[in-house]
Amino acid sequence: MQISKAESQVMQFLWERHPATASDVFAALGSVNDWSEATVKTLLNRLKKKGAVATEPDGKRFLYRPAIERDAWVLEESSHMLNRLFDGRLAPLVSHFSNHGKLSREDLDELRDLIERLDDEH
Amino acid sequence: MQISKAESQVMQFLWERHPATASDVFAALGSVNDWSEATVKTLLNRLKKKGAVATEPDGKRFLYRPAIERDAWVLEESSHMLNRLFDGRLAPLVSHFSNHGKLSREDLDELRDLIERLDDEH
DNA sequence: CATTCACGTTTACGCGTGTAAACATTCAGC
DNA sequence: GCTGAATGTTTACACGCGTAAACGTGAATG
Repeated sequence: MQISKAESQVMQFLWERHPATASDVFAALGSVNDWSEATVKTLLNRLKKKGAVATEPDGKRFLYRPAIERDAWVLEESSHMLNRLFDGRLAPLVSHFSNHGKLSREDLDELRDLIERLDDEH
Repeated sequence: MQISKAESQVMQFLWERHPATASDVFAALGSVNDWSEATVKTLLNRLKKKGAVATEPDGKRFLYRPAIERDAWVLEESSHMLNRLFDGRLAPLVSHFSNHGKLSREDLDELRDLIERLDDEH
């Protein structure tokens, strides 16, 4: 499933808050992205054509809701990046961030806890 | 610096092996990607225009070399992804992979070692 | 010298995307 | 029933990208 940058913002919104009308989407994203209503309509339509959102009539308008799982999309996107940049491995990514001072104490703590927990689950 | 997918393959090659001629690039990537020589020339030119590669005349042809750091590019790309998908935090990403069974024993070991090492450097 | 070869430069073209206007339809209120 | 507001549908257009052919030019070679 190919979802563009602008489209993905619409999806992000729908994943958090669905069903939603086109106006809802515009209300939430229009000012942030400086989109006109027309732009939002186009994005919703393209997503519909791609099968990424489903619509359900509600009186004279539509209710939109995601038709694909956020998790699946996130996994696909992040896997691509990981493969492309880090040979598909996580440790080099973490290491990279650390090397560039992008790993805060907090991140480190979080990661340590997580790893421990995962270790315990054997 | 905006580097497209096809262009990034050229960059990856140049980062590993520079300086290189257009023929070198074609020899290395042409068959893999099913690119014609013309395509390689276009990509190199666009990268040149973007300032991502530098050229140096060598007799009648050019030698190409990266003009940006691979590390910087990787950091930029991965940061974008992390921001977009995981609120900029690493732990959720690792957790996500784990939840989807994409975290091997090996990954886990690597990560644990890495975290320990980083912890020590406090 | 004239031709060809190797290489860089220019031009091309279809497709996805960002962005949006124009058009169509339908419901609601006068 | 007609008019206007709301909403979906169609059309538009410029730009980046994947892909590549055409063109220009200088060097090599017969």
